Amino acid sequence: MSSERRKPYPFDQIEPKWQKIWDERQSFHAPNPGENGFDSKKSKFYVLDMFPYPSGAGLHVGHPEGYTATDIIARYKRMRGFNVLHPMGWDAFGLPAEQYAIRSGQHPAITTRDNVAKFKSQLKRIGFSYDWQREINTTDPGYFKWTQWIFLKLYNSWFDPETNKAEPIETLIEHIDSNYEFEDGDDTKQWMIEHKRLAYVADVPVNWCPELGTVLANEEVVDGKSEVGGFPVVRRPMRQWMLRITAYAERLIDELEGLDWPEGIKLLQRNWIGRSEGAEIDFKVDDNKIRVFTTRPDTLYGATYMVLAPEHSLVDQIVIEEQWPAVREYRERTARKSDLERTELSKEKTGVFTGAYAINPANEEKIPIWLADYVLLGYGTGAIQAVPAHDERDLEFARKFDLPIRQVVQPPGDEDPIGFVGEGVAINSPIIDGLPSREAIRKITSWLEERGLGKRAINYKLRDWLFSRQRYWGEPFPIVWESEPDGQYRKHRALNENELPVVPPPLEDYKPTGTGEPPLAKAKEWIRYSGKATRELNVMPQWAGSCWYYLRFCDPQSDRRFVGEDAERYWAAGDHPGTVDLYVGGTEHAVLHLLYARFWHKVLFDLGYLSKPEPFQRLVNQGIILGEDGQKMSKSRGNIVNPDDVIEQYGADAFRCYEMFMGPLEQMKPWSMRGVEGVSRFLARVWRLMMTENQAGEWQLSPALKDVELAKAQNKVLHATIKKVTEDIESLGFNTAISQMMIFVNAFIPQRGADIIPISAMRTFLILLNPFAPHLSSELWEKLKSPGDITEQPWPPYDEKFLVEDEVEIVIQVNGKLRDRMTMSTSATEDEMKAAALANPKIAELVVGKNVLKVVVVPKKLVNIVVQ
RNA sequence: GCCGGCGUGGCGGAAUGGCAGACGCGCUGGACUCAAAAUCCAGUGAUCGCAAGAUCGUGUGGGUUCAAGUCCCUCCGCCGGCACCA
Repeated sequence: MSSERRKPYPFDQIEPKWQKIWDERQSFHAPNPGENGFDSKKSKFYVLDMFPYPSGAGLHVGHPEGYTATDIIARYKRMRGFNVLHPMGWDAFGLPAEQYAIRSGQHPAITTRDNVAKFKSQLKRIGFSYDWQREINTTDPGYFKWTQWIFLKLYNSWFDPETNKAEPIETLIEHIDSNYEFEDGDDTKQWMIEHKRLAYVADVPVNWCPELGTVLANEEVVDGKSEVGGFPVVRRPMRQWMLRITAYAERLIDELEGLDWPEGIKLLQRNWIGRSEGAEIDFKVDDNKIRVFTTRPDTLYGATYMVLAPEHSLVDQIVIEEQWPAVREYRERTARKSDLERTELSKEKTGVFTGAYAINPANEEKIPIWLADYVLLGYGTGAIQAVPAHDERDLEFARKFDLPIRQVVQPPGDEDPIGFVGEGVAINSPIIDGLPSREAIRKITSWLEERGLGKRAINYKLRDWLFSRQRYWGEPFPIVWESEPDGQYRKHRALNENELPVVPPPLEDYKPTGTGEPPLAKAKEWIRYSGKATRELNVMPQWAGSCWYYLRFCDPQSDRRFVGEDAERYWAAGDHPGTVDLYVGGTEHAVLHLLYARFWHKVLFDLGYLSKPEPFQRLVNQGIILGEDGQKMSKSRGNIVNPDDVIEQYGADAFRCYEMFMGPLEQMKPWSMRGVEGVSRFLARVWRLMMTENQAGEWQLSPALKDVELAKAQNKVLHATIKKVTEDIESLGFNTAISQMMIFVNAFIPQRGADIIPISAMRTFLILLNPFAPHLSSELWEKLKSPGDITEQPWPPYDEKFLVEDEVEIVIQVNGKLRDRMTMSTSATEDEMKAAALANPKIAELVVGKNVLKVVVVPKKLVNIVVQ
């Protein structure tokens, strides 16, 4: 007895056969302009997946969900006559390979190579129509050479607020030279330049993770713990590379407008960037000024005290002597707090009085200055005017420390004015009394501006991007540090473009040093660049490679440019701002990858290297696939579904179709093996529609197949199917497209063996099925001795005239309740329908003796009789 | 706390304001078979009824409409994001 379960159709032979053919023929290679086979009459379509990190665990069923969707689109668009760019690659720098190296001593490049090979064979087994000639790997020196090159562009650029775009650093130097004069030896000019570079070095309080031995970006810290591993993260000042993404805050918000992204994702980005409009106001403190930011300048008269962040730079100058011990103690205490503690303790306000007073510019009143860690140094000016009457946090603080509370806004209703934070009417505020909040804001801001006491200002939550990591497995920076003749002062300098790529050195020991010094410090030879210069030891974060990979796909082999000009212009073409036409991936990248990539893209666009201002025109998020138990798939729950097992048992086509049939692409949904079986049965029915098994158990063409005209009903189903499948692919409604194909097959299944199956309808159907089940449809196409390769067939058109009915069933309602149905000609007039409905005996019985108030007639659908 | 998304049979889900539950799974019965598997056919929201049929039914309560799963308001539940951002 064979342990092998009998296959419902021979997918185990068909699938490898066609995968080999596609490989040999390079069926899915998209030629670039200027390349052999390029057809300039074809429009382009760029459909992209979020490329995976090739982990050791291999592909899971979540990956192929989006990949199948894009593959269907790619295959469909090719049949529609587009030149389709559908590439795949590997985002292969990152922690797991390095951590594996630490444990095993195996070089991350080896691990990466093995994992890539595994992923690639798994993807090929599913029959995706990627153009494998365009495969890229972010850890390949031929790739990261250009990642480093882009870094040089960032380093050598600044953001000009006048033009609202990035420009080469030379224009800044010209600008400075024409406006200022400096003495010899004055490094103010250098300071001004360093202050504007899009890539710069700064001593910043960073998220330091002792366990991982590295700093992390804000985006990589979740609830005070590292996103990878969940280890505690503390604040610590360190010298780091930063990217000036904040310069683009406004454009990153505004230019979301022209993108076809889910509104939720746009909102997430907007909130992350966090734009607030308000005013900066100067408060006098003796000879100093302290500037605060507020969104509510109309509450200025209610400012009864002021709060500085404990780390604020003016603290040293204003604290009075008696308060120093308390202030010192408070600052030390807050400095020791981790992010986690700061948020956990957020319930309870803490603070300390400085002993100093500021002058409220509106009424010249003296107000006390406090320090408190509920004011953050990194946002606004690190100082606030506290208006306890109209701000929850200030109110809580004022109550705890017994500070005065003064109402200056009258709520519109009968709400409690103390603690009211909404808009109302200004009171107790001589300059703006009686004005609604909006107007009051405008008026007092002008008033402050006229007197040089403040100005309109916009603030963003977005911080500059912390771009260096103390790791091994990442792109080294193309930067060296030069020592001055005195051997002390050290200065960074960019390498020349022709010195790229900077390849990481081989290491024996990849472990983080734990001190914050990067592992590359151990490569004593490598770090020595010249007699007086050493290399930068940090590496770039994992996001770097994925910031521009979609551009490299346009021209992956170029060693002349990060992407050839012609290739970029061709693949970015179209009358919308985005480059990629359709981008499918998970929501987890809403504010990370998708924001970073937009930033880099805009810089490259500004510098004239790209033809479009945005990377991704249309974005679609696929939903998470849950385990059979409805829980998130995880090793510990033991509910992980392995694609290899599914394909082994049911075949790649069934796997693909099930992933699409489960439900709407964007929805979260649980896996079901029974469901796979159902889809597999459908595909087997397709097979048996055209193939029968002889007594020897061999499959042969069904004798029922005939070259005949379609019956009217058959033709109608065929055209309804073409229509539905076409529209559903366009709208990514893959589950309902498959439903319709099931309806088609059910309609053509021979009832008692004697029936005839029209070959022409089968051929058309196979084309529709091809994007979903490419192997099965290719095989049957060949078996039917159809001309050419199915992948080269044009997508079939449908004709509405076959869909019109002569007669339809009309529903009769009485007071909106279904009471009976009748069959009528589609040409029946409204009067005829009304008359027929009223003449219906069942209806007549219900209506008799009642008052007919109204009869609503919906042509070809229903008649509703409203009675009393 | 704030912001978003989602609540439809036993399950996954379908429905331009116009017949709720397409399609699939599961289940029940039947055909084929010595038997099973596979396959095919029929049925399958709930309640009442022998039946014809009736009543109820898209998380809750209300509203708009001739007509609401669909539009508006209230509340409840689940999922995701942000979280002292002045």
